[in-house]
Amino acid sequence: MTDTARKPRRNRKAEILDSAAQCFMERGYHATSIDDVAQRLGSTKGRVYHYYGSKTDLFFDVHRVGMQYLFDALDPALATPGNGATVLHAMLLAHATAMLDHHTYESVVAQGVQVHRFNATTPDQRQTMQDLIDSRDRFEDHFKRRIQAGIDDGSLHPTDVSVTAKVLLGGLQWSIFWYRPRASDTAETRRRLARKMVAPLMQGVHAAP
Amino acid sequence: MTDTARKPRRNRKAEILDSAAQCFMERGYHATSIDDVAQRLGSTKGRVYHYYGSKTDLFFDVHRVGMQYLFDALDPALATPGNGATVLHAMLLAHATAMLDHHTYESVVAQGVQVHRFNATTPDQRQTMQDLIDSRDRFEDHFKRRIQAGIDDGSLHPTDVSVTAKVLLGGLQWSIFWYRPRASDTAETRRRLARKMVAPLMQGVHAAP
DNA sequence: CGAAAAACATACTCATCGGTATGTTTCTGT
DNA sequence: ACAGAAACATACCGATGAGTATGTTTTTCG
Repeated sequence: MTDTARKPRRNRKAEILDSAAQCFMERGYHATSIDDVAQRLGSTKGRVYHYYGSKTDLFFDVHRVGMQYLFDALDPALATPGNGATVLHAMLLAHATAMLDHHTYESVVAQGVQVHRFNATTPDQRQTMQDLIDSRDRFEDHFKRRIQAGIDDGSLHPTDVSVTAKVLLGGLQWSIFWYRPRASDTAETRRRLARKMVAPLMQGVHAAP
Repeated sequence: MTDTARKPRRNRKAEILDSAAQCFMERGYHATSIDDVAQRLGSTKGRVYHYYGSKTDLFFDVHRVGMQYLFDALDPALATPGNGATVLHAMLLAHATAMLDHHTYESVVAQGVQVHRFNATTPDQRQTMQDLIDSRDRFEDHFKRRIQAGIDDGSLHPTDVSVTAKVLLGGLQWSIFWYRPRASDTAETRRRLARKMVAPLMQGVHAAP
């Protein structure tokens, strides 16, 4: 009769996290109340505060998991064999796919730590905040390094590395504003869309003369 | 003695608008209080509410002016002579420049009408909201049409027009997250940065074989 | 000048929301 | 079975902030 133990035990925190990510995406951090997050779970405040000490902690955890998704997707691409262009292409494709697959969490990541710049956070939260900022920087650095490597080996056009990295990533990350998953969406359809997104960035729109 | 009339009369609304745009950019719409907007002007609530009926109206007006800046910059580019690629390049450059020049207002535009989706707005505000949404759509349509024209005349690579437009615009608009004007910035330095942003989008990063 | 209107400032109201304190139920280990 | 802890629900507190009502000053105009 272990069947009566309906509720999965360890997933409760993840449920709260998912609910929070959904709410933060739809209404934004400040417009979301803890009651909103609880109500989406068919629950009340008590449950949320049993697992998370504050709204800030909840946001930071969504942000942290969102960044983890991005790194998890990027890591295999970093190990792709080939020249700079080949690796960069794999990285962009992996990133685009991750943005679509986890667009709820990534929407929250985009809101960023900036929403807490003016909050009087605890030292502990300040540390978490700094970790998240560092995490973002390290992510972008992966792209900058690979772009530079591609320019050096002649497989990429010489450009301003920093600006190019921001523009490329921005082009993919902007999808949080227009992509809304449909019921018919599958991992494969998202992957196809990701390829359409990456194509103009790699080859450019301008047809070579 | 018209000199005693120190205060410019018609600029008061614009001052409030500028202050609101700054606050909305820095802290976000919901985290900004009307007192914040007033305090930045060395003033109080009374002044703001004398010119604007509600916080929502204030936000919508910032959004409206922000879109106007974008259209004003885009219009001349639309009239550029040349093939699809030439026109698109001019459009992207104009847009990138406008994003940097008015990055305060455009940051607010990016927050979008979405922040009011859950507000019980008045019919009047609902109309304004719809106008802003339409305005955004028309803006993107300009790019989609020009990209299609470029593909038709062979000057642009064939791609998914809708996705490409969103990716290109996203690459430029993402600058609201990383661009912060320096005291040494001039119209010329911003223009140079805009060119660096547009270059990888037009020619692509991948060096042609 | 003088009266009306515009342009504010000040002082309130009231709803919302983060957080807490305190119950009540459910599980867990012995 | 039963103590204790975990997992919640409920009721409350205090601060914040949008909006308003009512002053007070300044400008405008006849």
